[in-house]
Amino acid sequence: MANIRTVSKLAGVSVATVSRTFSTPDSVSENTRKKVEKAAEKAGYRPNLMARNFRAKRSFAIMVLVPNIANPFFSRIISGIESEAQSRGYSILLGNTNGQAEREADYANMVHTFQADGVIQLSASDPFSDLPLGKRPALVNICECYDNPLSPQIQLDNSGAAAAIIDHLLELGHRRIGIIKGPADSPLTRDRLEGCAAALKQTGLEMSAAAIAQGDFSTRSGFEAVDTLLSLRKRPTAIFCFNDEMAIGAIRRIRDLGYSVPGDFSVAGFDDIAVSSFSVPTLTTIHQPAATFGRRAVEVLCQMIDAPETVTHSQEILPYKLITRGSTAPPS
Amino acid sequence: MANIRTVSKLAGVSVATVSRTFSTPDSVSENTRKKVEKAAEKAGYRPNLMARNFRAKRSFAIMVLVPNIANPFFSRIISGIESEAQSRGYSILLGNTNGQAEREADYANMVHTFQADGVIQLSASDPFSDLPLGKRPALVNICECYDNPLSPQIQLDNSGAAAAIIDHLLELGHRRIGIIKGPADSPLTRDRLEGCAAALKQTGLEMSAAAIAQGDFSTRSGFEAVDTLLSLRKRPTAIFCFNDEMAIGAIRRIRDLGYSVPGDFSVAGFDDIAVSSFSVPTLTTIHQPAATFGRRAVEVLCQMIDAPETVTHSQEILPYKLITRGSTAPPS
DNA sequence: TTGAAAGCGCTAACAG
DNA sequence: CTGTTAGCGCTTTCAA
Repeated sequence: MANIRTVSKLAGVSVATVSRTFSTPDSVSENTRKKVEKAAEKAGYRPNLMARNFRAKRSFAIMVLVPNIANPFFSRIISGIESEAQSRGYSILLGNTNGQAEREADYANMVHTFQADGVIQLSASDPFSDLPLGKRPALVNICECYDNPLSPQIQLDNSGAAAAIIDHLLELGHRRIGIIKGPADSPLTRDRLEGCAAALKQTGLEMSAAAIAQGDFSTRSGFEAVDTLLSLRKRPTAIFCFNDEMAIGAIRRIRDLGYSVPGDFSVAGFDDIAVSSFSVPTLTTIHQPAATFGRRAVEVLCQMIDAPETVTHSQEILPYKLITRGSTAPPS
Repeated sequence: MANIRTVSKLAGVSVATVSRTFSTPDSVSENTRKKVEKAAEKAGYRPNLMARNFRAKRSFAIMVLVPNIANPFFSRIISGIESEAQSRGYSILLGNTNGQAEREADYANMVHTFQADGVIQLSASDPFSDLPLGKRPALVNICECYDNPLSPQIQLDNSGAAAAIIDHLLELGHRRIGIIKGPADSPLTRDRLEGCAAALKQTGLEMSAAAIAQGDFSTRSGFEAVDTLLSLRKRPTAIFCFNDEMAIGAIRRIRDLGYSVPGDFSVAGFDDIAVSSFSVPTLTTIHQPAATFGRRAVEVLCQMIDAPETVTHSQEILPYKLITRGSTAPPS
């Protein structure tokens, strides 16, 4: 493989000049530059970026930790991350964690071995929680965040968004609302539940007016949770699922049981994944600015990498949008 | 940052011994090893893998080129790639190409700059087509392949799978079948069309019995293509879409027009993405072994990287499975 | 504007 | 089993 020395010999200049020709072309005379470029061309020279990065102690790679890349909401975020990173000269290392702390830690450690310059974490945990404040690598948490963060976080107003869904259902006239929530220990679940409670209270209803079933964000868990909700003596007339996939699972189950949506039960989701505007019925949901999440995460992370001192561990809140579609209607 | 020299001093041994302790622990006496490990621990030493890889001229990274990471079929494949790569000590670099040849080339070139050891390409193009046979980096094409490949390919029996769908529709009694195909220039589209033609012929029907509309694998394109098919004087009674997302778009449009699926029109898809078993109606489709695609791609690629001479540019065909669900039924 | 030379952190002969 | 040393390909002083 042609290296900088091959080129320097071919061009009759020093290796330093070859290096300059590619990194700071202006510091080289037009004449020499041409000579070097020609030689490089002839030799089929490609700079060894591993060597360059090694020397610069920078990998120009960003590690992205995602619980489940097959989740369409996450993959939209990753699209946003990828495109912003690419335009800044960073490459994306993908780490599918399946929510396992061990894999998370393994991947996050790639920062310590200089394989990545920073980490974007898509779930609510801090892989560097054991490190003292001054020694924490660049990290940004997005989407699912947690209390007392030591790194910047970018998230939705989950409480407000959940309240918006509940308000919508209340306005339609629903008074018994079922909820299929996410993992119980997640701050995201907690925030959305808070929003639900607040919205109910404002209409003079107690949270106990809501029947809550457990889900895990998988379509199947939405499917199964419906049985729990429909077996209550006071059946809900509307069901709010904490993501669209569970909503799709719920709708499937409701239909399998011989009921219709929204005729017999209204169903609302969260995220506004692509299929939600085409599903049968189309899904009332909360739109999250997925690409923006990704883009901002990269912006903030790059700032942490380039100028750590300028970064405060900020909390950013991105706006949601209530999208009302065919899956919600007044109770029959 | 602690390096190998810091540790060597702290432990009172040479740098070589420290290196050995971590790369070939057996070649070091138990005693020294303990000493070194303690020193490393104390110094907070982490081997600089950038330096190690640089020296080994290997990045232990695999570049994955994907047209659109938001496509759920692709993200399932990537899951498979990721998990196999991880277990082999490789990391995954993600390149979203949007089908643009330029981005494809940019990302693929990271092999030349030593940022990746090989490329897995999820669409039908060869980013190294301009390179002479001996100089081609490790590359594996999966899912969408092409003729006269210079690198290994792993794909489905697209022709057979398409034929299986057509057979299924014919058996149900459909005689006028509409097709929403993929991009016209894609070998994948061509292969599936061939399968359709073969299946029709076997029942004594000409391919002209099939009305073909253009799609691009997006849900919206399936939605729009329905108008083309339903405006024909001889309307099809069944529609075969070349992926599930177009099928979902098609079903949406058919219902918007006041018809039912499968009552008025049967619809079949391709891929068996997660939502297809929950959609309304559930989708008849072809199951592709997505995770296996990913796993095999990594296996073959690693073989190319480790022992290029043992690899023939093989063509592997993975098995499909016809999944009949609620979206297809006899014509009314 | 250019060249000589040191060195990033690591591994691998080679010698002992 | 352990140490010395050269060198991977590149950038960057420092001098000329």
